[in-house]
Amino acid sequence: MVAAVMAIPKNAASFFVFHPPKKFKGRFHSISSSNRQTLVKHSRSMSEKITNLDDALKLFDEMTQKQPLPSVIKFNQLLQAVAKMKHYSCSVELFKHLNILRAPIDVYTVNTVIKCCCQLFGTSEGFAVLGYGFKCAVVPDACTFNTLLNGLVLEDRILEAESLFKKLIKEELCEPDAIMYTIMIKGLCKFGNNDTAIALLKLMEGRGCKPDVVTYSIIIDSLFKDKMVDDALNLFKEMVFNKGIQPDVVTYNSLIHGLCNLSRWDEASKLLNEMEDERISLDVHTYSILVDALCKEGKAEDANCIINLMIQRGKDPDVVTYSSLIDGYCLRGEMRKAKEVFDSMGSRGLVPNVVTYSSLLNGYCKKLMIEEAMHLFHEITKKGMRPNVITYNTMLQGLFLVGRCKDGHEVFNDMRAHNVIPNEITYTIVLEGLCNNNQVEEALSLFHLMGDNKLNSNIFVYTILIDGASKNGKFDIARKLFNDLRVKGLQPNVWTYNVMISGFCREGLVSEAKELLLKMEEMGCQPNSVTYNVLLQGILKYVHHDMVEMLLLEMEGKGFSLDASTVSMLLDHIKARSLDASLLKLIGKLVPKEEVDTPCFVV
DNA sequence: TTAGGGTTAG
Repeated sequence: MVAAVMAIPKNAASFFVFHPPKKFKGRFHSISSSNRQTLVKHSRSMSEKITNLDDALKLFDEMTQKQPLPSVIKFNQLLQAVAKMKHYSCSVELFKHLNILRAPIDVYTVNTVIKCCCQLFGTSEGFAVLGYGFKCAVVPDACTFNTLLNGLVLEDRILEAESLFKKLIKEELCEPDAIMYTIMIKGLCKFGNNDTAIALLKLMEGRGCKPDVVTYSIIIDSLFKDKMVDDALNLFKEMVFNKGIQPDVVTYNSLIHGLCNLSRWDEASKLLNEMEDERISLDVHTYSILVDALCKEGKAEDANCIINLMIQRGKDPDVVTYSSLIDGYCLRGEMRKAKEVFDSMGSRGLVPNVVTYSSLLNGYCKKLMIEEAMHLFHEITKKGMRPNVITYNTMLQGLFLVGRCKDGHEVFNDMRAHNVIPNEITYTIVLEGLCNNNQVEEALSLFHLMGDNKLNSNIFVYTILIDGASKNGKFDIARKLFNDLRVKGLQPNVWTYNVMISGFCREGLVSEAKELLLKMEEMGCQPNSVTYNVLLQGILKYVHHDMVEMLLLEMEGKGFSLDASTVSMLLDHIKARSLDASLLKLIGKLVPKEEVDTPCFVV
């Protein structure tokens, strides 16, 4: 009956053909007898003892040669050890080999292999393994279904997860437990359905399944990520004070991360103290979160101190920790230090990944060190990694920034040749790059080539083109694009209006610019400081001095401030007596005051 | 004597 529920993919049969991975070749029988004894002796705590793939493969080789074969438990432990090292596909291949040998398998074997398939984003193959299990009389249990459900959620196949979940309950194929509810809650949160997730939390309690710290942490984290901070903190309180569930390091990490993202340093610090009081020690994630927060605030040196501290405390920083630090130094333009950190990773046994490379690449690009950037970019492929869309976007931005449009085109083509799909950011970078390098025609033709897709109805893309056209003396095109928005049903945002107002001013059409300010308010789009600064600069340039005081007063009323170049223009006009010095007092009020609030963690 | 759910970086 259960078999009927599962859709076994058509390629299930071919899935069970054994293809030895390259690593296996010539290694199946190369174990020495002394090694063999050591490995067998320690095989009881296999996942602890086996720390590298070679040992695992050697042991597997040895085990499969025994007569009779070792117990299914021993094989399960080995598969599990390989999976723990994240060599998921290897674990799957070992499973296939076991089946060729007709070695016995049980539900633990099946569950481990399904988990590996799911981790490889191959949940459909996971279902095929389930089907194969049926053939071998292996009856799935709650763990099997939970693993598959989790795989579906991992692949964003939320509707399939939902229907499987409902089917399991309706047809009483498996009693849902707290973990199953938790997986479904995670799926709901992933798709922004926090309310439904909370409803399911209540429902599971009603059905006698007690949510635990994991269930709560998932929702708390999701609320934070959706900026529903008060809800997140309230749920945290409910968990601790009403339900008596103690938060653990993961819960704290989510809270601290969320608060840091919102610059609520005091509260984050308070939580760190709370952890100390509760004797919950910080883990690598916690330190990485702090390192990242400090780096984003420009405090890379403090972040470096945190890393030294964690090392002192016996916690090894990982690739994520160092990538954040590299990013931090890049943000400060301290490329020598960023490169030093990058180079030091090897000595700590860490291999920079594509994110690490992209961070450093971004630093070089922002500093216009384009030769270094290009070199690093090519190194990624040489090291056997594949640049992803973010890597390409970073490189493209760098090339256009220094005006190397031809190289930009090449990288853009290379990207598509390597099947990396450009996203909206890519197109934004390329279009903006072309516009900034006086290639508005090319930008417009690329825009038309893009056809009728999401980009064509993207207000950011339109705004870039409007700005590009207007800055390149093609204001008629800018105007046309702006008018197209209404036809397309696109809502201009404050940036779009600012670009148009700036365009009108550039053309000396100050009254039209002023009219557009009124129009945007009418349309429900509130102007910001930039709007007023742009308009003021236009007015000052074309000597419509009668409007200046009125605009400044409006700005004061709205709590906006003047930017440096507008202030300087105003002062020039006052100096030249084309504006009245009595305005100085008002201008003084509109100069922004520096407000600095930075994190300081005592850990 | 083995299997299932949560947190970090570009």
